[in-house]
This record gives sequence, structure tokens and C-alpha cells, in this order.
Amino acid sequence: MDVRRPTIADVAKRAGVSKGLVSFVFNDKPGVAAPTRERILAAAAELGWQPDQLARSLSTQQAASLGLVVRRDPTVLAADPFFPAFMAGVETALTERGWVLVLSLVPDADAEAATYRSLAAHRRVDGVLLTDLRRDDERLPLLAGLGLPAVCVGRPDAPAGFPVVNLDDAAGLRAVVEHLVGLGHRRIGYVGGDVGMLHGLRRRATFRAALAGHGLEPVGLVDTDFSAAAGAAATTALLDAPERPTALVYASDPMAVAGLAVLQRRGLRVPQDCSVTGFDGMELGAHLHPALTTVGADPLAWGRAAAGVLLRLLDDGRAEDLELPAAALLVRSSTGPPPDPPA
Amino acid sequence: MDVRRPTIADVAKRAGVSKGLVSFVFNDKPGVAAPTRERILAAAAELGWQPDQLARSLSTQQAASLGLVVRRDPTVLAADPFFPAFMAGVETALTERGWVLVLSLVPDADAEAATYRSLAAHRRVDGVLLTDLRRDDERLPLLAGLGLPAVCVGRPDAPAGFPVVNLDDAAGLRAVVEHLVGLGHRRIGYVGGDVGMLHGLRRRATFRAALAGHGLEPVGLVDTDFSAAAGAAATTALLDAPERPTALVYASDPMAVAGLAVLQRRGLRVPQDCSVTGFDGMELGAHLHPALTTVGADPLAWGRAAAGVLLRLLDDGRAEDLELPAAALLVRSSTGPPPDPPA
DNA sequence: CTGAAAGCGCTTACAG
DNA sequence: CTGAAAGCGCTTACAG
Repeated sequence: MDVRRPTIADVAKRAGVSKGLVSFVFNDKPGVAAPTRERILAAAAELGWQPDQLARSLSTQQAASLGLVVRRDPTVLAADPFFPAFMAGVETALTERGWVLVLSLVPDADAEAATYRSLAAHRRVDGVLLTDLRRDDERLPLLAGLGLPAVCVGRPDAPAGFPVVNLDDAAGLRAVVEHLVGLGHRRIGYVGGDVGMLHGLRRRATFRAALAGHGLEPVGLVDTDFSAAAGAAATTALLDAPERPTALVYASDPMAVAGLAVLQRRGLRVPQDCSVTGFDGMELGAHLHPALTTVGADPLAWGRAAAGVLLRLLDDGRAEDLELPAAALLVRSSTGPPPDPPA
Repeated sequence: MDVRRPTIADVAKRAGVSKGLVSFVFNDKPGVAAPTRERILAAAAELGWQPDQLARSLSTQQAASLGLVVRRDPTVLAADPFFPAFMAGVETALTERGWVLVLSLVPDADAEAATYRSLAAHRRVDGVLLTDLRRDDERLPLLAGLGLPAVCVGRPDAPAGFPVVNLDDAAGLRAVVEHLVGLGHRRIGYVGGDVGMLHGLRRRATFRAALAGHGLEPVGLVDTDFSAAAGAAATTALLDAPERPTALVYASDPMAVAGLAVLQRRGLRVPQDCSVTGFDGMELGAHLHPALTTVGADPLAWGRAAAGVLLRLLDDGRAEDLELPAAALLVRSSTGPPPDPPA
């Protein structure tokens, strides 16, 4: 057996051509006569040769990989349905061209910045996908300074200089409010997420605005870190407030699940005594009792689209922003009319 | 500004030495005089130079990255607390030496095999972490054939030729059975996982053996695909069987959550009418009503250990198997004595 | 349409 | 302890 892997030189020799020709064929460059091309392809197949990405990377100055750096607590991340589906979407866009996803899970801001610096310095990735955008996000200037191309997954709060691939939350959250108000609710509370993250901030603002559109004020509004534990604590706080809500809107499904349990533990029936809505459409929500009314996006499509735009940016030096179909309300059984008397 | 990144040659020139010396310093090779070393380090710092991983990879024939190929449905994956924590653990082992995790999420066996072949052919990774081991796992001979080093995360069903990093499930599952039998349960049903996966198979066998140790037979035993939907369906089947269980043991937390809902939907109280146990210790389980009794492992430690062993294998050409502390029972409130009369 | 050669930025024997 | 040079396996102008 050959202990040595075949190289492009072996293929060239076998096909009776120069290395350059072999390279042309494998990079779909024009100007190789069909018969020559066939001969080269045959020689490569016989030797089982494929271009070595390491060598190719050094020549092309491309790592042929995209980076995703996620700064979230692993336990919060584990409860979140977004990332696995998002990554699966990214994969579908990368696989066909032989690119690869480099993933980093970091605990805090320092590790996050260090990771981007390291990825850039060692050129481990050609570009990055920016998720969980924050206000005045430090990553934007950092990446610009590093010269590392990026796409924003979600709209940043100021022009970022990077393409944006957005999936609108607001429509879904407005639909939640319409749904609840339509059922007769007037005392609605809100358990928000991390308002350091733009989607947390925007969901809260959208909720407020939608209620105001009906001349209503939230009976309570708590910010959290998106964790189930925080969702439970916030629920307790809202239930203990003087004006008890007849419906609770949560900014994420895991929090809604935890909130549901708090209600049940107090002997309150959902939805008869209090309605509950989630956000993000996690699979498990459909298998709860009661099944969770929520807002479902399509993170897989989002991932595919974001990777596609980043690839285009790398290929062409520029790429258009992209707006995906908005997230939609999924009415299940955790919502219903408020209790009589609506008081 | 310099449009060109500095190279090792720039650093060498500035320090007044050869490129080789610079390389020696950055690879901790002996034989560089301390003052020279200082000069080189200073020059590199002034230029902001770091070794280029692409070039280094070509020379060393190492990609400096580990691969993780996960073949699971994204929605099942999203419900599973294992992977995010596992990956975070892998990261902690890689970060310190500047290695990186290449992640692939694939839908089926064909895509899985194609991904391993591609990773090997293009040398995108130096080794892979094998999770979700199956019986007669095709990946074992495939990887051996490709010459791609690996470590088994969990014990394979036959000697694999790769180091094994194992975390024993069995102790936890036995503790579940002891706990339930100790509470007085005699009619215990089991909702298993995918028995194509070894941990699914082993949990089932352990459950049976533990029951048998008390002279008991399962009143029902259903295999599933580990999904919440399948967990719900299995629960319905078990409840409709002639001999109704007073306790249900699930092979995963998401299934237990879905099963809980099925029980509640039927008006059965947990644990008064039926006890429920999960497996894997997902965070959300603690925030359910009732809070889920389950078996908690430490996937983060597992990930770190597995990556550590793979790194050792790559460095030394060999590595010892590693046995981690076993998963432990977490008693919460979804378990209690069986209803009277125990019939 | 094809070939010969330089170059990507490192590492690593080999000489001294 | 240090330097000069070959080599990793590709890609890509440049000539013809």
C-alpha cells in the first residue's frame, strides 16, 4: 500500500499534464480541452486524490471555514432551541462547497473577544456569524478592526458596516397581544429576556407598543437573563403584585415553561385562571400540558440564509441585506379567555 | 498602515535573526539563548505577529482542529441538553492550545459517512469525537479505513481500536429503580430510547436487570427515538395497557416531560397517581410542576475529558481509556409512593 | 489550449 | 547556540 497520500503532482504525472492543469480542472477554470479534462479526472479518481485543503488554503489565503462564537451559559444554551437548528441551517449552506463551521462556546465577554482575536490572528475562519446582537455591540468595532468579515444575524442598533440577515420578531409578538386582547384580556404581564440583547430589548418594546395600541399598560414587566430560573422568579414577582395579571407573555419558551410550573404550583389553572404565551416555538412546548401557545420562527432557514449571505460577501466583497419571513403565532392550549369576572 | 500582514520573515529581520529561530521560539524548542529569545519576542510583539495557522498546518501536516459530527434530527437535538454542554467542555480543552472545534450536523447515515470522508480527505480535522455510539457502528471501520484518529464517547460494543472515555449510566438507572422500589412501586413501566444507540440499549438492559434483582418484571416497555413526540405516544400506550403502571421510567428528560403532560392531560396526578423519572438532568426539569426526578451526568466534564484524551492520542500516538464518575440520581418531586391500594 | 516556475508562510533537518 | 535552504501541496500569473 502507498504510505504516502497522492498529491497533485502524482495526478499530473499520471495524466501526462502539468500540475497547473490539474488545479484548473478542480477549480472549474476554463481553458482545459475536454479530452484532457477527462484524462485528469480519471487519473485523480484512480489515485483517489482530492485537493488538500491545507495547501489550498495557504495558496488562496482562505481557511474555507466560517466561525460562530456563542457567548451564553451552557445551561441556558442547552435550554434554547435556536442554536442547534440555526447551526444545522448554516451547515446546509456550507457543505455543498466543502466549507466547514468552526464553533466556539465562550463563557464571558473577555473570552469572546479573545476568541475573535485568535480566530482572526490565526486565520482559522474567513468570516463570522454574529448572533445575539447587543446594544452598542463591542464586537462590531472589534471585527472591523480585525478586518474579519461578518454578517449580523438580526438587525443591529446602528449601521454596522456588515450585511444584515433579519427575521422579524415583532409581528409575532404583536400577534400574541392581538390574540390575548381578542380573548378579552386586559391585565397582561410580561416576562422579558436579557435587554442587553437587542432581541430582548425589542420584544419588550414591541409588547409595550402593541398593548398601548389598545390603550393598555402592562400590569407588570420584568427583565431577566432568559433562563428558566429567572422566568420562574419573575412569574412569582408578577403574581405577588397587587394587580394580578390574567395573562403572562414570556420572551422565551423555557421561561414560559418555568412560569407555567409556578402557576400550577400555586393551584392556578392555565389557561382558565391565567393564560401563558412563549416565544421561539421550541418542540417541547407542543408536548406540555397545556401545550404552549408561542411564536415560531424558522431558525434553520435563518442559519442557511445567514451563511449564504456571508459566503456571498466573501466571494463578491459585498452582499445585500436579507429580510426573512416573519415569525408567526402558534396558538395552542395555554391561552384562553380571562376568568369571570374579568374584574 | 501596512496593508500586508507581517510574516515570520519580518519578525526575523527586525530581531536580526533567521526565520528558523523565530519559529523555534514560538514552538518552545530548546536551544535559543535567552537574550535572543527576548529580542525575538519583542520584535513579534511590536509587529503584532502571530504564527499563521494555515502555513503552520501545511508544514506540520496538522489542521489543529477536532471534528464532531452529530447525526440527529435538529429538533431532537434542540431538545437535548447533552450536546451544548458537551461542546462547551470540548472547547475548554482546545482553547488553551489554540485548537478549534469543527462541527457538523448531519441528517442521515449517508451524509454522516460523506462528512467523515470529506473531513479526512481534505484534512480539515486531526481527529474526531464519536458520540451516540451505535451497535456494530459503521463509523468505527470507516474511520479506521480513513486513518482518522478518534475517541469513543461511551463504550462501544466491541473493541474499537480507539480510546474510550466513558461515563457510566447504569449506576444512575439502578438508583432510579432502587428509589422507586423503595417507595413501594411494583408496577413500573419503561419508555426507552433509540435502541440502535448503545446508550439506549444499555439503559433498557440495566432497567430490566435492576427490576429483576427485585423479582419484578416491567409492566410495559416501549422503545422510541428519544423524541418528545415518541415519549408521549409511548406513555399513552403504557397507560392503555391492561396492567397500569404506578411509575414510569423514561430514558431521557424530554420524553419524561412529554409523558408528564400525557398523564396530566388524563387527569392523573404526578406523583400521587403515577411517578415519573427522567434521564440526563436537563435544567428545565427542575422548573417543571412537579420538578422532575432524574439522573444527572456531567456532559461538560465528559466533553473536556474526551477532547483531552483525543489530544493525547494525537500527541503520543496512544492514550489510555478513561472512566468518569458515574451519573447520579437527582430526587425531586415527580416521584412518590404508589397510590393506595397498591393493588 | 498547455507548461514551467514562483509563491503562499511556516517548520525542520542539516551544517556550522 | 545560529543560519541557509528545502519542503509542505497547492494556485496563479506569465510565457508560449
